[in-house]
Amino acid sequence: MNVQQLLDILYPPGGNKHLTPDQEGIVRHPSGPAWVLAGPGSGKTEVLTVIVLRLLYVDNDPVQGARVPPESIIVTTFTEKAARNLEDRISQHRAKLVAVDPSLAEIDISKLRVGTLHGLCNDLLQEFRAPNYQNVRLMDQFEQALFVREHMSLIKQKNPLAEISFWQQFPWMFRPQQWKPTYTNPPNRWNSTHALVSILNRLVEDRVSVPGLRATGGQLHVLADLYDEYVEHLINNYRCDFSQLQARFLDFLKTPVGRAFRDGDGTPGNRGIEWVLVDEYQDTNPIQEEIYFQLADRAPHNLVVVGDDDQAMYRFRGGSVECMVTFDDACQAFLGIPKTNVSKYDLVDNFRSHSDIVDFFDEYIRAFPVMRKPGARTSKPSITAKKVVPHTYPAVGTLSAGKLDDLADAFAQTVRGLIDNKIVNDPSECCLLLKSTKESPHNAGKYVAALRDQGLDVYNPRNKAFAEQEEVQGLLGALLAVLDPNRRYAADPANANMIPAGEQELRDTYTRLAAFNPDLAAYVAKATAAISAHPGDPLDSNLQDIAYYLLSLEPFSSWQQDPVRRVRLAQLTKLLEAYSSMPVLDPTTGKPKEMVSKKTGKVVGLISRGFLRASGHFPGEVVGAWLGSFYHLFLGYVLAAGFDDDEDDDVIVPPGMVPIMTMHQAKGLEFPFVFVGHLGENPQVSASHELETLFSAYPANPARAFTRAPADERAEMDLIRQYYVAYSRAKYALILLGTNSHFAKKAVPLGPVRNWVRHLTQPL
DNA sequence: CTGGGTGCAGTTTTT
DNA sequence: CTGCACCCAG
Repeated sequence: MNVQQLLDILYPPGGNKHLTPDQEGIVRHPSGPAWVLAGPGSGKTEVLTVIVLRLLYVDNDPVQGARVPPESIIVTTFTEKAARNLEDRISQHRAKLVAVDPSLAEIDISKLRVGTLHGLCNDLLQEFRAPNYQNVRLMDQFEQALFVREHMSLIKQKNPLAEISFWQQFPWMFRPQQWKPTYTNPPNRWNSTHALVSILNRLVEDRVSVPGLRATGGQLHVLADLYDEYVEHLINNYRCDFSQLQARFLDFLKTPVGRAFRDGDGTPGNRGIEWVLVDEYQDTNPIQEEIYFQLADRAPHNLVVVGDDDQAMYRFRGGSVECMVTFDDACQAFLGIPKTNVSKYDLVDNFRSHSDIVDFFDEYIRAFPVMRKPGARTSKPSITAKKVVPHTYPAVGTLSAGKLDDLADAFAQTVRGLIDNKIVNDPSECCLLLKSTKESPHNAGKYVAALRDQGLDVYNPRNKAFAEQEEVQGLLGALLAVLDPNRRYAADPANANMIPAGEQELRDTYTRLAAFNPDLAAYVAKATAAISAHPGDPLDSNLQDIAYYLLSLEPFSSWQQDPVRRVRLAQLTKLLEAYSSMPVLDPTTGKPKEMVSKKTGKVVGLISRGFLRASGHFPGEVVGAWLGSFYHLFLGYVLAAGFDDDEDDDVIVPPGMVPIMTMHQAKGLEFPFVFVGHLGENPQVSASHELETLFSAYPANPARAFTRAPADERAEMDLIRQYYVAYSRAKYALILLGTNSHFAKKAVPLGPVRNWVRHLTQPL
């Protein structure tokens, strides 16, 4: 099969779907690095899919004479969702090919290595039994915070002077109301934990030279020591975090086993990695860049990167748009390929949006002087609208009001009008994009209220109200009723600083539920009696056992049938599981405590936080030290952290409801009508920008030291890109929601609004 | 429509 | 503490 035959099967001639010449050019990329710059709505995922199919099935074409085995192809994307989407597309296209030529079914596409980079690292380290990844528990962000809180000397040793000196080096890690360098006290435990976690992660993601930090001396020497201490704790406790996972994978690639995986052994059955395809490359960071270049180290270096530098929005996670913008330099630095020999492809035809919308967001991103500075964007032509829209009408408009309340009302009336006049078929076709979707007065609160006043349902899945939900409070309250009955421990003034605000509310919720659910009340009473009966003894059940039992009782058992409550209860179970698994340290040795069998005297395992013992002093309670940690570490975190709801995997937007999303959540999605609020924003330099600036002086790989723009310029570019993503989601209409003062001051989101943008004086 | 004073609320996100 | 939203005076 040659490329043309492949395309003819996937896109039958005369049909309505086909690739553009630009897209086809990428599919025919012969070999070597490919730098694909793909604007919004340009079909980049489709192109990536077709390249994979070409590699798998084409065996008779000038660009490819033989098929590439599936296990020699790596495809990575940024999120799990995107990875599933890609896999689906590949198998859909494959089905068309197999229908024409059943012999192609022999090629086993389940051997393709498709996934997120993190998933790939994890799988490969396990598959090859890498010595630094044996029996290791991969921690999520919550576990990592608990781990740092419990293990790192800076946090657990009470040495205020040393702490203050350390944090004075990184004052911007804290918001002004959290801590300032002039204070005589160090920042509070959780704030310093989170700050330290961010720095430790960033150190790895940014590929910082730890010896370089150490050599600089001062607090950076202290930081280098903290990093080594952290790595040692991880190894001693058989743990790994998401950043270290990548570092360990990079180490693995340099071992003989890793080399054999990458380069193969010359036999037909083991050809090593021959193609590496990366989607969403604009969100790649320096350590990921190095991994990709390591994977593609063998000539002819078949590394295809696809992305849009204008849609980079993951700086907080280490994402460095510089990796995408200077991909040609990277090819020179890592592979020795002259930068002019790197194949560059542009995809600038937009098939998503009305031409007014395309013109608007293309003008928008070009209008800012910072975006025209060298290194801000890759050079690419303007985005061109290719979508055919049946009617001519102005598609970009503004809706304004004197104050936010009135604006929210005008927005809700507009949506109502679109539905009543059958301009949209369903409320879910109108999406509101905001910076934050918290239901507070400054954020989504007023919009939600206004939509409800119009009788419209709102879909706002991630409004950070996790700890306020009835099912979450009820389960936590029931646990407290078992572990600290009558609230004896929590009410003791001696323990006051361990008890988070909101603890009483959990108990009240439980009490209310227990009044109507006799089985629940009976279980709690029975548990208390059992704990009273054996003071000082270990309990038969651990923390998770108790939680699972509670979940089997009413009202929790019925709530498991409710899709929304079920997801939240599952999330809470996951948090409890993470907490339960945390090893308990022996205060004298600093090593994890061992569980010794009473019968044999042998060590049977490590004691973890989930392990419970009845108090000897206060019958009916669990031991005080455990309760203290549970209140302070677990509840304190859960109540303060404001977790998002986990998004349901399959349902993007349920029909019948108006979705409210953050601009980040909307990335990769599209909606017929898009409303964008929060138009008064100004750029703010964040901890991410400051850390980047600091660390850019200590590159582990000097050949890839980025020259970063000043922090304030990076902050401005980030904000511009965020609104660019928001504006480019709209298919048929884009409506900017602002107060009169927003439009008067022309903040970043409205900087270049053109005269031709229609102002809506009344709801549509 | 603009400028100043007062009052209140208080990021985004993924592996 | 900052900075946005709002209100009122000019």
